[in-house]
Amino acid sequence: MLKKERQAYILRQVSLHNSVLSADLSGEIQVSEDTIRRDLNELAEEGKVIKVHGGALSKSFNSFYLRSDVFHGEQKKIIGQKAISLLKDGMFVLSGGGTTVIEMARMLPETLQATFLTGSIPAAYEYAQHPNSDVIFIGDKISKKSQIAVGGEAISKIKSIKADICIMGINAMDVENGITDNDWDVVIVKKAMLEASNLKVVLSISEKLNSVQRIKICGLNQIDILITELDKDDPILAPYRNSGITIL
Amino acid sequence: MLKKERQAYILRQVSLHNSVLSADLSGEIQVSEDTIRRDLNELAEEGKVIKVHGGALSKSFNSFYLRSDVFHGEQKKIIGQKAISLLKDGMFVLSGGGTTVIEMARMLPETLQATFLTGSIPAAYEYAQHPNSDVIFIGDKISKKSQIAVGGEAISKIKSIKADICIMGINAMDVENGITDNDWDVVIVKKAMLEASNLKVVLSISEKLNSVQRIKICGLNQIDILITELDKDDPILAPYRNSGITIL
DNA sequence: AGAAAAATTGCAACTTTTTGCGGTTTTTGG
DNA sequence: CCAAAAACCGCAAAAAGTTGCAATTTTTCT
Repeated sequence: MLKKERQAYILRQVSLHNSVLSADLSGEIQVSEDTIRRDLNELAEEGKVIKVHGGALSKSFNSFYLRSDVFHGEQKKIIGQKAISLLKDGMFVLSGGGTTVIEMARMLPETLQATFLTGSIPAAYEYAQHPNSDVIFIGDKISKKSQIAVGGEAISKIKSIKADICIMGINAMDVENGITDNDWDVVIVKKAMLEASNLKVVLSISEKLNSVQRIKICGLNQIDILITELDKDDPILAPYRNSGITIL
Repeated sequence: MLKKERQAYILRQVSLHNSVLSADLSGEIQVSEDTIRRDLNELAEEGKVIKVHGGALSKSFNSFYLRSDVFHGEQKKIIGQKAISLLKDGMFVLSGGGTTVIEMARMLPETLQATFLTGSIPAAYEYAQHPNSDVIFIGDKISKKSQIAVGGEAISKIKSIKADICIMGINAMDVENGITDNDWDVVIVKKAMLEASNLKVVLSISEKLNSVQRIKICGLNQIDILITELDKDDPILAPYRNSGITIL
Protein backbone atom coordinates (compact mmCIF):
# COMPACT_ATOMS: atom_id res chain seq x y z
CA MET A 1 0.00 0.00 0.00
CA LEU A 2 1.33 3.39 -0.99
CA LYS A 3 2.04 6.03 1.56
CA LYS A 4 -0.50 8.47 0.17
CA GLU A 5 -3.08 5.73 0.00
CA ARG A 6 -2.43 4.90 3.60
CA GLN A 7 -2.77 8.51 4.65
CA ALA A 8 -5.99 8.78 2.70
CA TYR A 9 -7.28 5.76 4.56
CA ILE A 10 -6.30 7.33 7.85
CA LEU A 11 -8.01 10.60 7.00
CA ARG A 12 -11.11 8.70 6.06
CA GLN A 13 -11.16 6.85 9.35
CA VAL A 14 -10.61 10.05 11.27
CA SER A 15 -13.40 11.91 9.56
CA LEU A 16 -15.63 8.91 9.99
CA HIS A 17 -15.11 8.21 13.66
CA ASN A 18 -13.77 11.54 14.92
CA SER A 19 -10.76 9.80 16.40
CA VAL A 20 -8.35 6.98 15.69
CA LEU A 21 -5.84 4.98 17.66
CA SER A 22 -2.38 4.35 16.24
CA ALA A 23 -2.55 0.76 17.38
CA ASP A 24 -5.84 0.12 15.57
CA LEU A 25 -4.62 1.59 12.32
CA SER A 26 -1.42 -0.35 12.59
CA GLY A 27 -3.40 -3.56 12.76
CA GLU A 28 -5.87 -2.61 10.05
CA ILE A 29 -3.31 -1.79 7.40
CA GLN A 30 -0.51 -4.03 8.57
CA VAL A 31 2.29 -1.55 9.10
CA SER A 32 4.24 -0.73 12.22
CA GLU A 33 2.92 1.79 14.69
CA ASP A 34 5.96 3.93 13.99
CA THR A 35 4.83 4.33 10.44
CA ILE A 36 1.36 5.27 11.57
CA ARG A 37 2.79 7.78 13.99
CA ARG A 38 4.89 9.31 11.25
CA ASP A 39 1.84 9.53 9.02
CA LEU A 40 -0.17 11.14 11.76
CA ASN A 41 2.61 13.61 12.39
CA GLU A 42 2.72 14.53 8.74
CA LEU A 43 -1.02 14.91 8.54
CA ALA A 44 -0.91 17.01 11.68
CA GLU A 45 1.78 19.25 10.20
CA GLU A 46 -0.39 19.70 7.15
CA GLY A 47 -3.19 20.63 9.49
CA LYS A 48 -5.42 17.75 8.42
CA VAL A 49 -5.80 16.16 11.86
CA ILE A 50 -5.00 16.92 15.45
CA LYS A 51 -2.43 14.60 16.90
CA VAL A 52 -2.87 13.43 20.47
CA HIS A 53 -1.20 10.86 22.64
CA GLY A 54 -2.26 7.48 21.29
CA GLY A 55 -3.74 8.59 18.01
CA ALA A 56 -5.39 11.57 16.36
CA LEU A 57 -8.63 13.54 16.34
CA SER A 58 -10.68 15.05 13.58
CA LYS A 59 -10.00 18.70 13.06
CA SER A 60 -13.47 19.79 12.00
CA PHE A 61 -14.86 18.37 15.19
CA ASN A 62 -12.79 20.50 17.46
CA SER A 63 -13.09 23.83 15.70
CA PHE A 64 -16.69 24.66 16.21
CA TYR A 65 -17.01 28.28 16.89
CA LEU A 66 -13.94 30.41 17.07
CA ARG A 67 -15.33 33.85 17.46
CA SER A 68 -12.57 36.38 17.35
CA ASP A 69 -13.52 39.98 17.64
CA VAL A 70 -14.98 40.81 20.97
CA PHE A 71 -15.65 44.30 22.09
CA HIS A 72 -12.68 45.88 23.73
CA GLY A 73 -10.54 42.86 22.94
CA GLU A 74 -7.29 44.51 23.95
CA GLN A 75 -8.57 45.71 27.29
CA LYS A 76 -9.92 42.29 28.04
CA LYS A 77 -6.60 40.69 27.23
CA ILE A 78 -4.92 42.91 29.80
CA ILE A 79 -7.52 41.92 32.35
CA GLY A 80 -7.11 38.28 31.44
CA GLN A 81 -3.37 38.45 31.97
CA LYS A 82 -3.82 39.90 35.45
CA ALA A 83 -6.43 37.32 36.37
CA ILE A 84 -4.23 34.46 35.27
CA SER A 85 -1.59 35.56 37.76
CA LEU A 86 -4.01 34.50 40.50
CA LEU A 87 -4.34 30.93 39.27
CA LYS A 88 -2.10 28.21 40.65
CA ASP A 89 -1.80 24.50 39.97
CA GLY A 90 -4.34 22.41 41.80
CA MET A 91 -6.87 25.16 42.30
CA PHE A 92 -10.61 24.73 42.01
CA VAL A 93 -11.77 27.70 39.99
CA LEU A 94 -15.43 28.64 39.85
CA SER A 95 -15.81 30.60 36.65
CA GLY A 96 -18.55 32.75 35.21
CA GLY A 97 -19.24 33.26 31.57
CA GLY A 98 -18.74 36.78 30.27
CA THR A 99 -16.55 37.67 27.32
CA THR A 100 -13.82 38.89 29.63
CA VAL A 101 -13.62 35.55 31.36
CA ILE A 102 -13.55 33.79 28.02
CA GLU A 103 -10.70 35.97 26.89
CA MET A 104 -8.84 34.87 29.96
CA ALA A 105 -9.65 31.23 29.28
CA ARG A 106 -8.00 31.53 25.88
CA MET A 107 -4.81 32.89 27.36
CA LEU A 108 -4.28 30.29 30.06
CA PRO A 109 -0.72 29.00 30.12
CA GLU A 110 -0.57 25.45 28.82
CA THR A 111 1.16 24.20 31.90
CA LEU A 112 -1.60 25.17 34.31
CA GLN A 113 -3.24 22.20 36.00
CA ALA A 114 -6.42 23.48 37.54
CA THR A 115 -10.04 22.39 37.71
CA PHE A 116 -12.53 24.82 36.27
CA LEU A 117 -16.16 24.68 37.30
CA THR A 118 -18.57 26.64 35.19
CA GLY A 119 -22.13 26.82 33.99
CA SER A 120 -21.28 28.80 30.88
CA ILE A 121 -21.26 27.03 27.54
CA PRO A 122 -18.70 29.26 25.82
CA ALA A 123 -16.43 29.28 28.85
CA ALA A 124 -16.63 25.50 29.19
CA TYR A 125 -15.79 25.19 25.53
CA GLU A 126 -12.67 27.29 25.94
CA TYR A 127 -11.55 25.56 29.09
CA ALA A 128 -12.09 22.22 27.41
CA GLN A 129 -9.51 23.14 24.78
CA HIS A 130 -6.92 23.25 27.49
CA PRO A 131 -4.48 20.33 27.64
CA ASN A 132 -3.82 20.10 31.35
CA SER A 133 -6.89 21.44 33.09
CA ASP A 134 -10.14 19.70 33.89
CA VAL A 135 -13.55 21.15 33.25
CA ILE A 136 -16.69 20.43 35.19
CA PHE A 137 -19.91 21.74 33.80
CA ILE A 138 -22.65 22.76 36.19
CA GLY A 139 -25.71 21.80 34.26
CA ASP A 140 -29.31 22.93 34.28
CA LYS A 141 -31.60 24.90 32.03
CA ILE A 142 -29.59 27.14 29.73
CA SER A 143 -30.46 30.81 29.75
CA LYS A 144 -30.33 31.90 26.13
CA LYS A 145 -29.46 35.47 26.88
CA SER A 146 -26.32 34.61 28.76
CA GLN A 147 -25.57 31.05 27.64
CA ILE A 148 -25.18 29.87 31.20
CA ALA A 149 -27.02 27.27 33.22
CA VAL A 150 -29.61 28.74 35.60
CA GLY A 151 -32.16 27.24 37.97
CA GLY A 152 -32.42 25.28 41.16
CA GLU A 153 -30.31 22.36 40.08
CA ALA A 154 -27.43 24.60 39.17
CA ILE A 155 -27.78 26.58 42.36
CA SER A 156 -27.78 23.57 44.65
CA LYS A 157 -24.86 22.15 42.72
CA ILE A 158 -22.89 25.35 43.17
CA LYS A 159 -23.75 25.46 46.83
CA SER A 160 -22.29 22.01 47.30
CA ILE A 161 -18.91 23.29 46.12
CA LYS A 162 -16.18 25.03 48.00
CA ALA A 163 -13.90 26.58 45.41
CA ASP A 164 -10.56 28.27 45.99
CA ILE A 165 -11.39 31.19 43.80
CA CYS A 166 -14.33 32.62 41.91
CA ILE A 167 -13.63 34.54 38.72
CA MET A 168 -16.61 36.45 37.46
CA GLY A 169 -17.34 39.04 34.87
CA ILE A 170 -19.95 41.62 35.72
CA ASN A 171 -22.48 43.87 34.07
CA ALA A 172 -22.44 46.91 36.31
CA MET A 173 -20.91 48.04 39.57
CA ASP A 174 -20.63 51.16 41.60
CA VAL A 175 -19.62 52.14 45.08
CA GLU A 176 -23.09 52.71 46.38
CA ASN A 177 -24.98 49.69 45.05
CA GLY A 178 -22.18 47.20 44.65
CA ILE A 179 -22.48 44.69 41.82
CA THR A 180 -25.73 44.71 39.90
CA ASP A 181 -27.23 42.90 36.95
CA ASN A 182 -30.47 42.80 35.01
CA ASP A 183 -31.32 39.11 34.72
CA TRP A 184 -32.95 37.51 37.71
CA ASP A 185 -31.79 33.96 37.00
CA VAL A 186 -28.25 35.05 36.39
CA VAL A 187 -28.17 37.04 39.59
CA ILE A 188 -29.10 34.01 41.61
CA VAL A 189 -26.36 31.97 40.03
CA LYS A 190 -23.75 34.64 40.58
CA LYS A 191 -24.74 35.03 44.20
CA ALA A 192 -24.34 31.34 44.73
CA MET A 193 -20.98 31.33 43.00
CA LEU A 194 -19.62 34.06 45.23
CA GLU A 195 -20.84 32.30 48.35
CA ALA A 196 -19.20 29.08 47.28
CA SER A 197 -15.74 30.55 46.86
CA ASN A 198 -12.93 31.55 49.10
CA LEU A 199 -11.39 34.32 47.09
CA LYS A 200 -13.85 36.44 45.12
CA VAL A 201 -12.46 38.09 42.04
CA VAL A 202 -14.33 40.40 39.73
CA LEU A 203 -13.26 41.21 36.18
CA SER A 204 -14.57 44.34 34.53
CA ILE A 205 -13.56 46.81 31.89
CA SER A 206 -13.53 50.31 33.33
CA GLU A 207 -16.55 51.31 31.26
CA LYS A 208 -18.76 49.16 33.42
CA LEU A 209 -17.64 50.85 36.59
CA ASN A 210 -19.89 53.44 38.14
CA SER A 211 -22.99 52.11 36.44
CA VAL A 212 -26.03 50.50 38.00
CA GLN A 213 -28.49 47.87 36.91
CA ARG A 214 -31.75 46.72 38.33
CA ILE A 215 -30.94 43.74 40.50
CA LYS A 216 -28.31 43.58 43.17
CA ILE A 217 -25.87 40.69 43.37
CA CYS A 218 -23.81 41.81 46.34
CA GLY A 219 -22.20 44.75 48.04
CA LEU A 220 -18.62 45.74 47.48
CA ASN A 221 -17.64 44.33 50.84
CA GLN A 222 -18.27 40.85 49.45
CA ILE A 223 -15.54 41.27 46.85
CA ASP A 224 -11.87 40.60 47.46
CA ILE A 225 -10.20 41.60 44.20
CA LEU A 226 -11.18 43.84 41.32
CA ILE A 227 -9.35 43.59 38.01
CA THR A 228 -9.72 46.19 35.28
CA GLU A 229 -7.55 47.17 32.33
CA LEU A 230 -6.48 50.31 34.19
CA ASP A 231 -3.35 50.79 36.23
CA LYS A 232 -4.05 49.93 39.84
CA ASP A 233 -3.35 53.52 40.88
CA ASP A 234 -5.77 55.06 38.42
CA PRO A 235 -7.97 57.65 40.19
CA ILE A 236 -11.12 56.08 38.80
CA LEU A 237 -10.43 53.10 41.01
CA ALA A 238 -9.77 55.06 44.17
CA PRO A 239 -13.28 54.79 45.64
CA TYR A 240 -13.19 51.01 45.21
CA ARG A 241 -9.82 50.74 46.86
CA ASN A 242 -11.19 52.78 49.71
CA SER A 243 -14.02 50.26 50.08
CA GLY A 244 -11.41 47.69 51.01
CA ILE A 245 -11.11 45.90 47.68
CA THR A 246 -7.70 44.88 46.40
CA ILE A 247 -7.12 46.31 42.95
CA LEU A 248 -5.01 44.50 40.37
CA MET B 1 4.91 -2.99 -26.92
CA LEU B 2 4.78 0.61 -27.96
CA LYS B 3 5.17 3.46 -25.55
CA LYS B 4 1.66 4.75 -26.15
CA GLU B 5 0.20 1.33 -25.79
CA ARG B 6 2.03 0.90 -22.55
CA GLN B 7 0.84 4.19 -21.17
CA ALA B 8 -2.71 3.38 -22.17
CA TYR B 9 -2.40 0.12 -20.29
CA ILE B 10 -1.09 1.97 -17.26
CA LEU B 11 -3.94 4.45 -17.35
CA ARG B 12 -6.45 1.64 -17.57
CA GLN B 13 -4.90 -0.07 -14.57
CA VAL B 14 -4.92 3.15 -12.59
CA SER B 15 -8.54 3.88 -13.29
CA LEU B 16 -9.35 0.28 -12.49
CA HIS B 17 -7.57 -0.02 -9.18
CA ASN B 18 -7.18 3.60 -8.13
CA SER B 19 -3.49 2.99 -7.61
CA VAL B 20 -0.59 1.10 -9.17
CA LEU B 21 2.85 0.02 -8.10
CA SER B 22 5.80 0.54 -10.41
CA ALA B 23 7.09 -2.91 -9.56
CA ASP B 24 3.79 -4.59 -10.47
CA LEU B 25 3.54 -2.85 -13.81
CA SER B 26 7.12 -3.65 -14.57
CA GLY B 27 6.34 -7.32 -14.12
CA GLU B 28 3.06 -7.23 -16.01
CA ILE B 29 4.41 -5.67 -19.20
CA GLN B 30 7.98 -6.88 -18.99
CA VAL B 31 9.84 -3.61 -19.08
CA SER B 32 12.23 -2.17 -16.57
CA GLU B 33 10.95 -0.19 -13.64
CA ASP B 34 12.86 2.77 -15.00
CA THR B 35 10.67 2.79 -18.05
CA ILE B 36 7.54 2.56 -15.94
CA ARG B 37 8.75 5.42 -13.82
CA ARG B 38 9.41 7.53 -16.86
CA ASP B 39 5.95 6.73 -18.14
CA LEU B 40 4.37 7.62 -14.83
CA ASN B 41 6.30 10.87 -14.76
CA GLU B 42 5.04 11.75 -18.20
CA LEU B 43 1.48 10.89 -17.33
CA ALA B 44 1.80 12.91 -14.15
CA GLU B 45 3.11 15.90 -16.09
CA GLU B 46 0.12 15.60 -18.38
CA GLY B 47 -2.04 15.55 -15.30
CA LYS B 48 -3.43 12.09 -16.00
CA VAL B 49 -2.27 10.51 -12.75
CA ILE B 50 -0.71 11.53 -9.47
CA LYS B 51 2.78 10.23 -9.02
CA VAL B 52 3.83 9.11 -5.57
CA HIS B 53 6.75 7.24 -4.14
CA GLY B 54 6.36 3.65 -5.28
CA GLY B 55 3.77 4.11 -7.97
CA ALA B 56 0.87 6.37 -8.88
CA LEU B 57 -2.69 7.19 -7.85
CA SER B 58 -5.80 7.93 -9.82
CA LYS B 59 -6.80 11.56 -9.82
CA SER B 60 -10.37 10.89 -8.78
CA PHE B 61 -9.19 8.81 -5.90
CA ASN B 62 -7.17 11.65 -4.56
CA SER B 63 -9.71 14.40 -4.88
CA PHE B 64 -12.14 12.10 -3.21
CA TYR B 65 -10.59 12.45 0.19
CA LEU B 66 -9.87 16.11 -0.18
CA ARG B 67 -13.52 16.96 -0.62
CA SER B 68 -14.87 14.35 1.72
CA ASP B 69 -15.73 16.90 4.39
CA VAL B 70 -18.11 18.83 2.21
CA PHE B 71 -19.44 15.61 0.90
CA HIS B 72 -20.31 14.40 4.35
CA GLY B 73 -21.82 17.77 5.12
CA GLU B 74 -24.43 17.21 2.45
CA GLN B 75 -25.20 13.74 3.71
CA LYS B 76 -25.60 15.03 7.21
CA LYS B 77 -28.03 17.69 6.09
CA ILE B 78 -30.21 15.02 4.54
CA ILE B 79 -30.10 13.05 7.77
CA GLY B 80 -30.89 16.18 9.75
CA GLN B 81 -33.97 16.85 7.67
CA LYS B 82 -35.32 13.37 8.26
CA ALA B 83 -34.64 13.55 11.97
CA ILE B 84 -36.41 16.87 12.32
CA SER B 85 -39.56 15.28 10.96
CA LEU B 86 -39.73 13.26 14.17
CA LEU B 87 -39.75 16.29 16.45
CA LYS B 88 -43.03 17.77 17.63
CA ASP B 89 -43.92 20.69 19.84
CA GLY B 90 -43.71 19.95 23.53
CA MET B 91 -41.36 17.02 23.22
CA PHE B 92 -38.51 16.30 25.59
CA VAL B 93 -35.57 15.43 23.38
CA LEU B 94 -32.48 13.77 24.79
CA SER B 95 -29.71 14.61 22.38
CA GLY B 96 -26.17 13.38 21.88
CA GLY B 97 -23.32 15.35 20.50
CA GLY B 98 -21.87 14.14 17.19
CA THR B 99 -21.48 16.32 14.12
CA THR B 100 -24.56 14.81 12.56
CA VAL B 101 -26.71 15.84 15.50
CA ILE B 102 -25.23 19.32 15.42
CA GLU B 103 -26.04 19.62 11.77
CA MET B 104 -29.61 18.80 12.66
CA ALA B 105 -29.61 21.36 15.47
CA ARG B 106 -28.66 24.06 13.00
CA MET B 107 -31.58 23.20 10.77
CA LEU B 108 -34.35 23.14 13.34
CA PRO B 109 -37.44 25.04 12.21
CA GLU B 110 -37.79 28.29 14.14
CA THR B 111 -41.32 27.50 15.19
CA LEU B 112 -40.45 24.31 17.04
CA GLN B 113 -41.10 24.49 20.76
CA ALA B 114 -39.31 21.57 22.31
CA THR B 115 -37.04 20.96 25.27
CA PHE B 116 -33.60 19.65 24.44
CA LEU B 117 -31.54 17.85 27.06
CA THR B 118 -27.92 17.30 26.26
CA GLY B 119 -24.49 16.90 27.79
CA SER B 120 -22.66 18.07 24.70
CA ILE B 121 -21.18 21.54 24.67
CA PRO B 122 -21.37 22.12 20.91
CA ALA B 123 -24.87 20.71 20.73
CA ALA B 124 -26.04 22.83 23.64
CA TYR B 125 -24.54 25.86 21.98
CA GLU B 126 -26.49 25.21 18.79
CA TYR B 127 -29.75 24.46 20.57
CA ALA B 128 -29.31 27.61 22.62
CA GLN B 129 -29.39 29.68 19.43
CA HIS B 130 -32.91 28.51 18.88
CA PRO B 131 -35.59 31.08 19.62
CA ASN B 132 -38.42 28.89 20.83
CA SER B 133 -36.88 25.81 22.32
CA ASP B 134 -35.44 25.28 25.78
CA VAL B 135 -32.10 23.72 26.50
CA ILE B 136 -31.15 21.82 29.60
CA PHE B 137 -27.53 20.95 30.03
CA ILE B 138 -26.64 17.77 31.83
CA GLY B 139 -23.49 18.79 33.62
CA ASP B 140 -20.48 16.92 34.97
CA LYS B 141 -16.84 16.57 34.08
CA ILE B 142 -16.27 17.39 30.43
CA SER B 143 -14.51 14.76 28.34
CA LYS B 144 -12.09 16.66 26.14
CA LYS B 145 -12.12 14.14 23.36
CA SER B 146 -15.83 14.31 22.78
CA GLN B 147 -16.81 17.58 24.45
CA ILE B 148 -19.59 15.96 26.38
CA ALA B 149 -20.22 15.61 30.08
CA VAL B 150 -19.31 12.20 31.45
CA GLY B 151 -19.28 10.68 34.91
CA GLY B 152 -21.59 9.59 37.68
CA GLU B 153 -23.37 12.88 38.11
CA ALA B 154 -24.30 13.04 34.47
CA ILE B 155 -25.40 9.41 34.47
CA SER B 156 -27.65 9.70 37.48
CA LYS B 157 -29.07 12.90 36.06
CA ILE B 158 -29.87 11.20 32.79
CA LYS B 159 -31.41 8.26 34.61
CA SER B 160 -33.79 10.59 36.41
CA ILE B 161 -35.23 11.69 33.09
CA LYS B 162 -37.89 10.13 30.94
CA ALA B 163 -37.57 11.70 27.51
CA ASP B 164 -39.92 11.25 24.58
CA ILE B 165 -37.14 10.67 22.11
CA CYS B 166 -33.42 10.13 22.10
CA ILE B 167 -31.46 11.36 19.09
CA MET B 168 -27.98 10.05 18.96
CA GLY B 169 -25.13 10.01 16.50
CA ILE B 170 -22.95 6.92 16.50
CA ASN B 171 -19.43 5.89 15.71
CA ALA B 172 -19.92 2.41 14.40
CA MET B 173 -22.69 -0.11 13.97
CA ASP B 174 -23.24 -3.47 12.39
CA VAL B 175 -25.82 -6.22 12.47
CA GLU B 176 -23.81 -8.60 14.58
CA ASN B 177 -22.44 -6.29 17.29
CA GLY B 178 -25.03 -3.57 17.30
CA ILE B 179 -23.83 -0.06 18.15
CA THR B 180 -20.23 0.22 19.28
CA ASP B 181 -17.89 3.01 20.29
CA ASN B 182 -14.31 3.44 21.47
CA ASP B 183 -14.55 5.64 24.54
CA TRP B 184 -15.61 4.06 27.77
CA ASP B 185 -17.05 7.17 29.39
CA VAL B 186 -19.01 8.06 26.32
CA VAL B 187 -20.43 4.57 26.08
CA ILE B 188 -21.80 4.77 29.59
CA VAL B 189 -23.48 8.07 28.85
CA LYS B 190 -24.99 6.82 25.62
CA LYS B 191 -26.31 3.70 27.30
CA ALA B 192 -28.01 5.81 29.94
CA MET B 193 -29.46 8.10 27.31
CA LEU B 194 -31.04 5.23 25.43
CA GLU B 195 -32.52 3.78 28.60
CA ALA B 196 -34.01 7.11 29.53
CA SER B 197 -35.92 7.55 26.31
CA ASN B 198 -39.09 6.23 24.84
CA LEU B 199 -38.25 6.38 21.17
CA LYS B 200 -34.64 5.59 20.34
CA VAL B 201 -33.35 7.15 17.14
CA VAL B 202 -29.89 6.67 15.68
CA LEU B 203 -28.35 8.98 13.10
CA SER B 204 -25.48 7.72 10.97
CA ILE B 205 -23.98 8.30 7.58
CA SER B 206 -23.99 5.05 5.67
CA GLU B 207 -20.22 4.76 5.82
CA LYS B 208 -20.35 4.10 9.51
CA LEU B 209 -22.63 1.15 8.96
CA ASN B 210 -21.08 -2.29 9.01
CA SER B 211 -18.09 -1.17 11.04
CA VAL B 212 -17.20 -2.18 14.56
CA GLN B 213 -15.45 -0.47 17.44
CA ARG B 214 -14.22 -1.79 20.71
CA ILE B 215 -16.99 -1.19 23.23
CA LYS B 216 -20.62 -2.16 22.86
CA ILE B 217 -23.37 0.33 23.59
CA CYS B 218 -26.37 -1.81 22.76
CA GLY B 219 -27.76 -4.38 20.39
CA LEU B 220 -29.83 -3.48 17.38
CA ASN B 221 -32.98 -4.61 19.13
CA GLN B 222 -32.67 -1.61 21.44
CA ILE B 223 -33.03 0.80 18.54
CA ASP B 224 -36.33 1.95 17.12
CA ILE B 225 -35.34 4.12 14.18
CA LEU B 226 -32.26 4.37 12.01
CA ILE B 227 -31.70 7.41 9.85
CA THR B 228 -29.07 7.52 7.13
CA GLU B 229 -28.64 9.63 4.03
CA LEU B 230 -29.72 6.69 1.90
CA ASP B 231 -33.15 5.95 0.55
CA LYS B 232 -35.05 3.75 2.97
CA ASP B 233 -35.19 0.93 0.43
CA ASP B 234 -31.47 0.90 -0.22
CA PRO B 235 -30.17 -2.70 -0.11
CA ILE B 236 -27.41 -1.72 2.31
CA LEU B 237 -30.09 -1.12 4.90
CA ALA B 238 -31.93 -4.39 4.35
CA PRO B 239 -30.22 -6.33 7.16
CA TYR B 240 -31.06 -3.58 9.61
CA ARG B 241 -34.67 -3.49 8.50
CA ASN B 242 -34.79 -7.23 8.95
CA SER B 243 -33.60 -6.77 12.54
CA GLY B 244 -36.81 -4.93 13.20
CA ILE B 245 -35.54 -1.36 12.99
CA THR B 246 -37.62 1.25 11.24
CA ILE B 247 -35.58 2.93 8.52
CA LEU B 248 -36.11 6.54 7.59
C1' DA C 1 17.80 3.78 -49.57
C1' DG C 2 20.87 5.05 -46.18
C1' DA C 3 23.08 7.92 -42.91
C1' DA C 4 22.52 11.29 -39.33
C1' DA C 5 19.63 12.81 -35.68
C1' DA C 6 16.42 11.96 -32.21
C1' DA C 7 14.04 9.14 -29.14
C1' DT C 8 13.70 5.11 -26.35
C1' DT C 9 15.26 1.74 -23.31
C1' DG C 10 18.01 -0.82 -19.96
C1' DC C 11 21.82 -0.79 -16.94
C1' DA C 12 24.89 0.48 -13.21
C1' DA C 13 26.35 3.47 -9.69
C1' DC C 14 24.76 6.56 -6.41
C1' DT C 15 21.28 9.25 -3.60
C1' DT C 16 17.02 9.71 -1.24
C1' DT C 17 12.97 7.98 0.99
C1' DT C 18 10.69 4.86 3.59
C1' DT C 19 10.22 1.61 7.05
C1' DG C 20 10.88 -1.43 11.02
C1' DC C 21 13.40 -2.29 15.17
C1' DG C 22 15.86 -1.85 19.65
C1' DG C 23 16.65 1.11 23.38
C1' DT C 24 15.40 5.22 25.94
C1' DT C 25 12.42 8.82 27.49
C1' DT C 26 7.88 10.72 28.23
C1' DT C 27 3.08 10.38 29.23
C1' DT C 28 -0.81 8.34 31.29
C1' DG C 29 -3.82 6.48 34.71
C1' DG C 30 -4.27 4.45 38.85
C1' DC D 1 5.03 6.76 43.22
C1' DC D 2 4.71 2.99 39.94
C1' DA D 3 3.81 0.17 35.89
C1' DA D 4 2.18 0.11 31.27
C1' DA D 5 1.52 2.45 27.02
C1' DA D 6 3.05 5.63 23.77
C1' DA D 7 6.37 8.58 21.77
C1' DC D 8 10.97 9.55 20.48
C1' DC D 9 15.66 8.76 18.67
C1' DG D 10 19.05 6.81 15.96
C1' DC D 11 20.17 3.35 12.91
C1' DA D 12 20.35 0.20 9.20
C1' DA D 13 18.30 -2.25 5.50
C1' DA D 14 15.21 -2.28 1.79
C1' DA D 15 12.78 0.10 -1.70
C1' DA D 16 12.40 3.74 -4.88
C1' DG D 17 14.32 7.47 -7.36
C1' DT D 18 18.01 9.83 -10.03
C1' DT D 19 21.57 10.40 -13.19
C1' DG D 20 24.75 9.47 -16.84
C1' DC D 21 25.63 6.55 -20.49
C1' DA D 22 25.71 3.23 -24.03
C1' DA D 23 22.98 0.21 -27.05
C1' DT D 24 19.10 -0.03 -29.77
C1' DT D 25 15.18 1.53 -32.34
C1' DT D 26 12.63 5.03 -34.73
C1' DT D 27 12.37 9.10 -37.34
C1' DT D 28 13.93 12.34 -40.59
C1' DC D 29 16.15 14.23 -44.37
C1' DT D 30 18.66 14.17 -48.61
